[in-house]
Amino acid sequence: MSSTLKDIANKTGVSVSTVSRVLHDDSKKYKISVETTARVKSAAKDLGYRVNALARGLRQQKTSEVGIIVPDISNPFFSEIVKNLAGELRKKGYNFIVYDSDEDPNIEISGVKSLLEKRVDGFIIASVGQDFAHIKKIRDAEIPIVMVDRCFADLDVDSVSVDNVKGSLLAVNYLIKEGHSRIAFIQGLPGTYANENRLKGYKIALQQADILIDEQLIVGDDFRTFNGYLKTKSLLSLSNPPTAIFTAGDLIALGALEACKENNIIIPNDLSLITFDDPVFASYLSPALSAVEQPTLKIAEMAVAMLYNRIKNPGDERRRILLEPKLNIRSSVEQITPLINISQFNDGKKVSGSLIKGT
Amino acid sequence: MSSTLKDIANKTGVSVSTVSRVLHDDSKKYKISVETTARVKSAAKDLGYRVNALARGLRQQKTSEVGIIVPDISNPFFSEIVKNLAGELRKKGYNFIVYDSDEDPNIEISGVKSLLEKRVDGFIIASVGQDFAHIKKIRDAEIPIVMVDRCFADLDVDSVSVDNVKGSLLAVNYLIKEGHSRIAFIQGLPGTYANENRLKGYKIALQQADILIDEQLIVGDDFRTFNGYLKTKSLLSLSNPPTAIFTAGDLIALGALEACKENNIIIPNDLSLITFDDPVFASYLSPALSAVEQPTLKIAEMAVAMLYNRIKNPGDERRRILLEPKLNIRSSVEQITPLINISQFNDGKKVSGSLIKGT
DNA sequence: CTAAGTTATGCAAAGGTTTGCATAACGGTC
DNA sequence: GACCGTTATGCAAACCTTTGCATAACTTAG
Repeated sequence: MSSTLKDIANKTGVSVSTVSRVLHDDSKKYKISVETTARVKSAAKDLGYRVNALARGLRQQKTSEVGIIVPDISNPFFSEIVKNLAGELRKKGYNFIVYDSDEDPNIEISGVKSLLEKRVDGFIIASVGQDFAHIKKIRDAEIPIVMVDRCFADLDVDSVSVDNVKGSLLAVNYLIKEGHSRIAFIQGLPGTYANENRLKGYKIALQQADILIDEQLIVGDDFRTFNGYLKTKSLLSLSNPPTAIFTAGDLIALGALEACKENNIIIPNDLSLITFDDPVFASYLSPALSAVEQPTLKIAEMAVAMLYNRIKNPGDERRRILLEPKLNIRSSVEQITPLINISQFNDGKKVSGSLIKGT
Repeated sequence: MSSTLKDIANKTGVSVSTVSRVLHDDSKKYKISVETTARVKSAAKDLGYRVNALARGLRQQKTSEVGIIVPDISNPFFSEIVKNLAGELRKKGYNFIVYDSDEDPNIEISGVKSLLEKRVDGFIIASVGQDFAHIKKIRDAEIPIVMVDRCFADLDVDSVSVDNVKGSLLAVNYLIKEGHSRIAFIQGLPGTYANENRLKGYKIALQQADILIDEQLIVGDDFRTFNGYLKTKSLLSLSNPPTAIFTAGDLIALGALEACKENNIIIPNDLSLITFDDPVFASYLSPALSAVEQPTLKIAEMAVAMLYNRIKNPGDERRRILLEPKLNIRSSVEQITPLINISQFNDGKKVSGSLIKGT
């Protein structure tokens, strides 16, 4: 249906090259007469000409397209990231192709493969899993790539993410300040960059307050709602349940809320809850959920800026950007008077409960 | 970096055709010796061969790609739709390119243009705005297309959406049953298919209950949060404010919640709220939000099935599918005893307030 | 009148893949 | 020895665009 340069050339009696030049608005540059220019343009319109991006990409060896891969586009955090990336890329004149890896490393790998076949000009990836062979391959093939949110400690690639350690510190320190010492952490996918750093922050905060780390209180295995639901249930059934839960992601928090509701646990009265990620609806939840906010717009802006720079200056040094998280205090955490319990000696040095030090 | 068929041909000493056939696993079909097959395969591996999708698409005149356009990917409803579409398309062996039109008809049009240039094999579009010239062009060019959620009454194109009229009836009838008669409707973008039908359902429900339609109570102009916020504020400041609000979309409802909070309006005590769309977090809001649920998975399944059928059987008759909505009653609507007010005669036939009929 | 410059345009290759048609070499049949 | 059927492979066109190089027809300068 769609016509080609050749069709226009035939109709107007000029060569394909001339048509191409006219349609690129290069008439002056190639000194094509105004008359010819007009004839060609009108023929193009009549025939409903539309450039073939495949042929153009093939010839030019570039596509002006960026491949984006995220673990879960229905997760509010990622849908916001994608939205913001989309806006930024549009400004720079790039199109993009989004893949949802569904938190599955294999889908991610096949997404990378497919995007490489499509010859995208660059990648923006929030990687799932712990293996980065496929990412390394992209980098080593000199194809521009920026990792967002989820990157790898052991892989030198441009990246931008929130300071996860600091975010956890913010959340857990706040809980501690409110008197909590039995604080559970429901984590996301173990081994991932985001998760490990959030866990790290959690542990550091406890250690700094001389609170014993109880491995029983560190649970969970992915970033989904059901994980939050299940692990909250089991935390609640502990003989010595936590007084506060810190979740590694917004969906996990939603699952926690569901579990509490089912068990008739009132937040914050019976249990305090705080989460990493601050979805738009956090303040309208029951109760309004305290959360660690990530600067999603800034993450997207930085990611696109870095990618753009990498495309233009392939040789530049690689950078890792950490952005500041922000704690939004709402009403899901209650101040409690800590229980003074003498139980649970550890190695003779530390005791659970923040108020008793050095026994 | 990436090698081509020619590279492999040179390395192995066979022709490009043979290489192509081997890599398509067509060795038997073309009786290529096992030895040659092995040599070619190993060379392909050594050279890190990766097919060039541009060249292939150009040659084959198809791309196995579907273009998706939605108005707002950060809207939970659409992010779920996209997620589900992604899963369905993957099953059928299709890749896809997502565009976010940002509720802007111009961006949508340029998205369509760009996807046409990329030679996608089909479109799935949730269209914004009221103009469908660009959609018609796709259809008339015989490129398979399915509209989802937002389609056009006057345009004959395959489409699948929820029964919007019925959804509104469900919501408003429920409000009426609970004793409400001053029911406001905060609409989305006027003129869009989804909005007009939701509005229609709202009006029908009121008429059936002999409740006067008060145009003052029909407000709003797009599907975003801010619209909900603003219009709720102004509804609340009315001399005769509504006792219940029905919002046309989940983001609008979020805005309404925000406005109520600011004005210290307690839902459902001071005001009842119900919305179209049922996002995952609805039951955890404060209060748990009653909502009309759309079958997002089914919408995605149907859309992909219809698109697939259109690709395989271009001549089939076009179909419009309406799926059943479901009312999820939670706790944002309160039963009230209707005020018996004799005021506000209309044309002598109808009076506001559902309990007084025929004066 | 010749050389050089300008104007307006065309030729053909290149980018990588797919595929209809051809063919060479060989074994077998009549 | 003429003919046919396999087996294994190659040739070359086609998909559409871009672009370096060429060139024909003029004009102007010297």
